[in-house]
Amino acid sequence: MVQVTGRDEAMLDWLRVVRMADTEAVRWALAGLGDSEVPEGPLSARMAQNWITRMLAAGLVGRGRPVFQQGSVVWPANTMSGRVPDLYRQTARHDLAVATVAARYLARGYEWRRDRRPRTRRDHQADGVAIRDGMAELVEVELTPKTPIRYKAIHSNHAERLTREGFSRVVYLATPASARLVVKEADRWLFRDLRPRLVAVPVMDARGAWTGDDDAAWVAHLMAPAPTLQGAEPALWEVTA
DNA sequence: AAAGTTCCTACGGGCGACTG
DNA sequence: CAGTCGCCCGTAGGAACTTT
Repeated sequence: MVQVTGRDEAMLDWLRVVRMADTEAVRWALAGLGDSEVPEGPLSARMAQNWITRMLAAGLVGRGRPVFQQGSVVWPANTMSGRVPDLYRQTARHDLAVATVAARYLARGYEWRRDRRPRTRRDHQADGVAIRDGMAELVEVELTPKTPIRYKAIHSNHAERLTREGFSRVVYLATPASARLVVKEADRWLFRDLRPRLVAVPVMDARGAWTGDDDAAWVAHLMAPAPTLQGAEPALWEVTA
């Protein structure tokens, strides 16, 4: 019989939020959800592998190996809503990238949640919400640049959520090309008081892997003091389920 | 003792280089 | 042209060793 610890539960909660993850993400999540407050790095691949096989034996996760990436993918064996996630869908690569990002936030002492569903036709759902010290930032993972026109709507939605919903910042973890475009369009569409609160950091590659090319910039961003929030409706983001 | 790491072997897919 | 050889990666898992 497999003993399920508190960290295992936290891991499974995280896995339910991100829906699927590769072993790299599992390594970081294990570190982030472990005892040490801010771990220096991920746990070894061996530990991730052990965790996966333990959970597999307990019937708590499923595992598969999509072709597009050389590596295996785990998902919660939840059964409730979804069975096996479609690893061959167009969005699978993006979902795995989000899991990678989420795991790294966990390792920085953040909590990771799904953004609330869009409320209106115009509304935009971010890839995740990272929370620490009572502050929440919207996180977007961008592997392919969108057509420039779309950023007008998305960025103005971000602006609204920064001012009305109490989010401290919007962070894009992106490929270099995507980051450039995001920044360019942010310069166009965000007012100058809001503009510094949107950051795009080029740390991803097109396959969804964390390159860490600008890891230092990301860490610096996380460490930077958050802007003071005025007129924010506190904790609107807390009611996301 | 449990958690974690490092080292080892084996296995398989992708891919470029080479070969008949 | 097809076939295959070696190499690279990343998984799977055993085992020994270190850390907490």
